[in-house]
Amino acid sequence: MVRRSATGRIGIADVAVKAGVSHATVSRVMNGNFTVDPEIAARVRAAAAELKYQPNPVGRSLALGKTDTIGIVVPDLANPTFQAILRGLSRAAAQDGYRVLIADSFEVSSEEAILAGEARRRCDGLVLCAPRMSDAELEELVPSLHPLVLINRTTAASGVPSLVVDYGQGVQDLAGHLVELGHTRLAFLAGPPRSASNGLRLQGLEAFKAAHPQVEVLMLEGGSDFDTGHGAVDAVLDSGATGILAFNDLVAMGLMSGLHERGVDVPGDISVTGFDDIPFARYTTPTLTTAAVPITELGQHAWQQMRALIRKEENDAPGSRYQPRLEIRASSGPAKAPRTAAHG
Amino acid sequence: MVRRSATGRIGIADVAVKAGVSHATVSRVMNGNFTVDPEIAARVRAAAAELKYQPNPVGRSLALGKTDTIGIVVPDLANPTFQAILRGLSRAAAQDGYRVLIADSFEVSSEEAILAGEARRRCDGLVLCAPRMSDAELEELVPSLHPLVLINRTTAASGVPSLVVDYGQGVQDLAGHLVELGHTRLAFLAGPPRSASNGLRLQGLEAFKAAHPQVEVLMLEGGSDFDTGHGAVDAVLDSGATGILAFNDLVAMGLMSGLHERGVDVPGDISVTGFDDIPFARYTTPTLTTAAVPITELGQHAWQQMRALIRKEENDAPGSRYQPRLEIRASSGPAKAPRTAAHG
DNA sequence: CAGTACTGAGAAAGCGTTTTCTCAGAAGCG
DNA sequence: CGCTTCTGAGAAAACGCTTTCTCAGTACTG
Repeated sequence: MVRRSATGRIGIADVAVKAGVSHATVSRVMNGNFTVDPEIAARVRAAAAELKYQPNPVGRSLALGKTDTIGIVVPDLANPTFQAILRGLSRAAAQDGYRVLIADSFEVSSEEAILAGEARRRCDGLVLCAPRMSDAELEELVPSLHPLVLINRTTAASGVPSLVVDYGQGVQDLAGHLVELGHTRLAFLAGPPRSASNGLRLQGLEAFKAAHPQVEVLMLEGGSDFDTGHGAVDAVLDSGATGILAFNDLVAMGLMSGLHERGVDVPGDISVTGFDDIPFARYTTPTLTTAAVPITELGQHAWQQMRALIRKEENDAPGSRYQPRLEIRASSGPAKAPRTAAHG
Repeated sequence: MVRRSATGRIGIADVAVKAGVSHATVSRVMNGNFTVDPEIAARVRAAAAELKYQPNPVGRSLALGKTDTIGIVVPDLANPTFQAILRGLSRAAAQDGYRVLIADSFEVSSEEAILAGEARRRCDGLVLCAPRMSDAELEELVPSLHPLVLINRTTAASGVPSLVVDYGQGVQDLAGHLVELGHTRLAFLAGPPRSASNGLRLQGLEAFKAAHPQVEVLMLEGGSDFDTGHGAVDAVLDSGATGILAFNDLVAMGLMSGLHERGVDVPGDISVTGFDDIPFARYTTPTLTTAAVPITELGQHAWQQMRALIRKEENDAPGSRYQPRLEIRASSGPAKAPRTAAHG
């Protein structure tokens, strides 16, 4: 006979009654505690199986003080980069029996602190992914979030691993590649102003300009999605630049699409580069020259750092820096004679 | 002075002590119960604020019997379709104060039941997205998962809303479009064998063949990602078909990329169609003719159904059927004179 | 054979909340 | 002024589990 507790689900008490033992013994058996007589253990297991008993995770969590869940806060779940991080994280965590709770801030930086706090309280740890909040806010928030792993952001607080991609180096590699192809007038289609990774790219470009005084590098406003790139066609053509560094692959794809509509040849007339090397970058026409970021791997590493934190292990490498790899494809080519500023 | 309980976090007891009242009163105040003297309530609130007290969600969950979390099981988090569903679901749920726990089965259908059960126990409800398991398994599992919302799968069990996209109709629309353009030899690049949505497409094609006896429709084996499409170039060329119905947009993109490498013109030589209308479909070269599925909306509806289930509301429309919308772009065009089977 | 050391299982105390139960004290009524 | 009826807050139970504490009963040891 199947008894049902108040919540309508089968609880440890039901199994205990059926097996004729105490809850404590059922718990011991379920947790592989070997101080139970094998015969009784078998009886308990049989009862549990017959009732299809599964321990209630909430009760367990309360008793054990852990939820076997980690949270991740991302600025925009529509962004392939964050999707890839989520995927890598989720996969790695799953292998250790952990689940992932997601929180999307929809690029509303004022929501981030609240979301992060809520998610953290429900979980054993939190991955904060490219937060858009200010440094000051971040520093204030960080202590309450431990165990915490930061992605593409750093903090002065100790014990917080930080995984950052060296966007500055990547953008310099891309710019260098274009210059080698003979381009002397470049334009950078910038990303979201609050994005720290955009800041890193800008720093990289400053360094690049200092090292290559003969090269012009123009700055154009932008964003992080297709439409940004597509909408920037006029600005790009007006700039007279022959080499365009798009904030990321999405922007580059939008731009290439817009250029195609205008009959501008890529890379014949203008070379375009992206950033990230999302899977689609191999399948655009022309295929996209970009800086490959080992992003799924980054998600996996985020979990490894998190696991070390949760287990309170010594962590030899608290955080790491990822070097993008230049991925030269067909969207970049030799520069034509310098263009003069004109409409296409 | 900040006291810390065993777990190191501030609990309701700390607030109670500081405010000089009982836990019960603190709880009442925190939950907006108005049977508390305003003056005492103010004192409690002040104490809570000063200690930065935030109720422990696990304790709350146990007492209230709800977690304010729903789970979603997807076959592959790398698939843009499932990402979009997740996004729509997460966004809609967040607006009602619910969070989403994700579980990725990595297309391992034997894992699905376990993942689903685990996720369900941790959450107030579960969204099962395009499960790959057999009908028999599904029917057996469903009762233990309630409240449950199914996506792209149906069940005989009652009380389980099911949101399905009419892939059969969509693929017929696409085929019809190609035939109107003069194509008489079509090929379908199939998806994963266990995918129910692939089955629906096949059914649709059978219906189409019956209605258009003069049109040849060949079946080619495939999958669901870029590489499938890219790897199918030979088979496609060998088939002699001039109109290719790819399983989805990803496959179509892979195929177009491969055709481009072979110097085959799309749509001049061969027309290609996708399915789903993922955001990238507007930005391929040529832009991709496809059947648009309102997928983010579907995720939102999934939440609405789930909410109704959780609140035990009357549900007028338990589940719904989504009609894809033909999205004609540049990858489909008039047929050339019928090709003979030959290598490109 | 008395005394000590184990073994194994039940009783009970948490874990952090919410909520029912209970009961002082105040207010209202005749 | 004595009685009942409220009001509001504390005590305690409940949620479902783990784990410590406790203590029979058995198995050793000298």
